[in-house]
Amino acid sequence: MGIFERKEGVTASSWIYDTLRQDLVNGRFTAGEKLAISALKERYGVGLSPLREALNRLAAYGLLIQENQRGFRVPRLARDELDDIADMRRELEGMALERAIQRGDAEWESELLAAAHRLKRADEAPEMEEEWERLHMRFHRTLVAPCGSAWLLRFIEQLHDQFDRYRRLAPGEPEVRRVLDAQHGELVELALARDVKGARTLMDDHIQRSYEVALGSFARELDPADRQQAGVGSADLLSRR
Amino acid sequence: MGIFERKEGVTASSWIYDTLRQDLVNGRFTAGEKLAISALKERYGVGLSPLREALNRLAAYGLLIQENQRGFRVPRLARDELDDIADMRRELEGMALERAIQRGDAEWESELLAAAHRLKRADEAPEMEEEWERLHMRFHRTLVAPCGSAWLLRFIEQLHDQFDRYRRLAPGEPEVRRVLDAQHGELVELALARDVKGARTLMDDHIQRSYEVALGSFARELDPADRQQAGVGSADLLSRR
DNA sequence: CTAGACCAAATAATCGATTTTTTATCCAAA
DNA sequence: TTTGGATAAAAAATCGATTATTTGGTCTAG
Repeated sequence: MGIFERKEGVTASSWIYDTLRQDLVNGRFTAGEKLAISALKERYGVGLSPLREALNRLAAYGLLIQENQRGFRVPRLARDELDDIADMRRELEGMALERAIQRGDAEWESELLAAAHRLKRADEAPEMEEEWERLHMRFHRTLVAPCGSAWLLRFIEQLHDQFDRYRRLAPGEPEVRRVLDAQHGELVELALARDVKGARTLMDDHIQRSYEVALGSFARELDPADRQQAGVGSADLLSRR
Repeated sequence: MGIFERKEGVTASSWIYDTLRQDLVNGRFTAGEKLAISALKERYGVGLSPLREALNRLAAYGLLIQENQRGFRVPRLARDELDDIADMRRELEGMALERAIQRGDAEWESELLAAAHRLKRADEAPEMEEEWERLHMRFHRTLVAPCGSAWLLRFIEQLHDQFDRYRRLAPGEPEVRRVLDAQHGELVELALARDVKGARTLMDDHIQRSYEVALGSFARELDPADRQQAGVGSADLLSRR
């Protein structure tokens, strides 16, 4: 009846970009690994040109490191960098949240409640991990959406992807997780109550706790052989080539 | 006598990326313009593959807009966006400056003095426009360099490029310019005196004045024909296709 | 032995041609 | 005049092959 929705023109390049982005964020590649382009070509069944275009984009975005004449590498995980990322998340998401609370309208309130509700449902269904991740991202996005700055939102998104590289690798901590889940609801309450100060404080705490979970990505068991090497902390294991 | 410095491996892709980036920031393309890829190929004498890779990177960086199946466009200039960019510059550079002042060491003080001095020399030589731009960028980079956050620096750099698209297009205002030049020296003094508060205030003012200059990019003369079209403000002229 | 020079294999980068999709043009019907 | 549709031209995206550079191994001179 209506207009035929044209199937969105997904180019090979944009498809492989999205796919690789997800796989990178979800830790499907080893940190520090050098990407063998021809292997990727096989693995994903795409041509060289679209693949290289996607890799270039990912490098500009910060999910890959590009070195002239020697291809692309997955960035190492380093505690320093995680500290930086978490710190910036606190600063930027805090700023965005304050602004969003000051500027968000009634429509925002509705969407926020909806997003929080969907997320809560997913909290209780531990089998749908991927779905939860989607909804979680979407909740945080909705929370800060009306901050009024496209650039701020862009930076926050980028930091989220970076942060998740660590968080997704860390072992789950059910008790912290329960607290974090509860905080989502509290954030909504404070936002609806237009409690700028309180919301920001809670957001700080929320990110701090997430950060502590993400730190777990460095807590790898060392096998006896590794233990003997003096001075090799667990963090080094992940950041070494 | 020492080791032979290997000439840095500049690929065609990275060369055309740098070149296009500069040309975009310097306003050598019309805002809103659609880039004809084959024309660029001619103009810069590079092949399709490296060119497309560069365009993809620039799009991820925010200096181009990529639309599936219909190539690349130069982003329009819009007053809203300039407001956003300037606002974020104030927030992020302010933050970075505070941290830099708290963390910068003696070596930083020296480099800062040096950078400011070089810039001052260039202030007085109005013929070397390009050189001044380089030194100006470098001064601001040096100022915030020891802030301790690689991500913050990255975002600031990106915002600078965006901001300069507008500023470079705006007509020069010698009187404001004199004030801005003087502020560079004052920023150094406050930084060396470790006056966090004062430095931040001055930085806010510095960016505010630069913003007001950049606003001039919208102050185009309208010719009589255009004037008759009701409701067409000067800003629209730049943001229209 | 070890540092350096040389070569061969592997990999990255680039080119030229082909395929796919969009955009522009023209014509007929309402 | 418009509107819709077919078609030609233009442009974007992709492919397959070629070229350039790096990497890893081997040999030789010191």
